[in-house]
Amino acid sequence: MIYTKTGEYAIRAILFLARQPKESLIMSSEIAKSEDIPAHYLAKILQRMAKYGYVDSFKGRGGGFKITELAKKSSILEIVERVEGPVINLKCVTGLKECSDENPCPLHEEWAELRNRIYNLISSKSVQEVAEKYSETLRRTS
Amino acid sequence: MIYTKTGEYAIRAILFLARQPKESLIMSSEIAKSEDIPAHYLAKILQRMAKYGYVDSFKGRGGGFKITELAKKSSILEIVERVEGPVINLKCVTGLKECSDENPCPLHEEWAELRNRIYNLISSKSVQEVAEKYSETLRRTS
DNA sequence: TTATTTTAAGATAATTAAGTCTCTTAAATT
DNA sequence: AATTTAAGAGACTTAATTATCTTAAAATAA
Repeated sequence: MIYTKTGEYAIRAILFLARQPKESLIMSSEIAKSEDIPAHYLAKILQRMAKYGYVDSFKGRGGGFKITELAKKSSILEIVERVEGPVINLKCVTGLKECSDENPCPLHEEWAELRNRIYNLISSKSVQEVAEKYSETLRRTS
Repeated sequence: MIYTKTGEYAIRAILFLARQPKESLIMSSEIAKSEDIPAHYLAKILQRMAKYGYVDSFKGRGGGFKITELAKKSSILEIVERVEGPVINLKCVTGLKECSDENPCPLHEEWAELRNRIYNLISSKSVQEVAEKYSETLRRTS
């Protein structure tokens, strides 16, 4: 995985919420169960995502979480970076200290291209697009 | 980075040794200083690499480490996997639980291609090749 | 030869950060 | 008032990383 578990859980949760019928509220525990995520840890992540405006939260009976328009329009990369802190670390594969554009290690160029493509892959589609396509697949195969 | 610090340090150390004049012995502390790696941790990694036959070690005054033929012929991937344990984990970028070849998430195909290219990048060249090209670059730019 | 120094090997402890769980509080519903 | 669900604080666990200290082996000096 390119990001940490925290980021992975955040994405799983947000994609799960994105697949739910509009306006329905889902409890943290329900998401945890469906997506197989430690319940308490997920609660903490959802809490943070609520602060960032990626989910709306409602307390009390019948309460739970739902995805916001902001999150639907955001990319996977944006959400992960917000939740997980700084940035996904994709420095050079040789790890060489001096490796840079002026002083490239032998794998520098090829790696730079791949790194860009990875960034593209997770930043060029919105959460909503990804979720919709995924729902289609699930419908087709089940 | 795709692997952990342990793997990164191992590669940095082995590429450093690969750039030294043939048969010269380099002390652990010297590598640590040059490559800016915590000395004691590096010592432990070198110890492990000695077991795997990637470096030869010599105790006492004038002692140190040198790279073996095995390591020169090995790929970066091989060495990292040996030192770091299991495998570099590059599972799907959506992290979706059910994502598989039969039941692919929307980014599955593209990601699979990138993942393969990453594997290729770090497994198709030998340590020696990488080290030689790097030495050339250093010569040219310094 | 014997003692001393040097360097790696090895065991173990300390540190740090991520991940996980427990418990209390606040808000909404019944 | 009682129940339900999220918010929040805090403690615990685990794994990676880093440091400390002792032992073993080789070289040098006495």
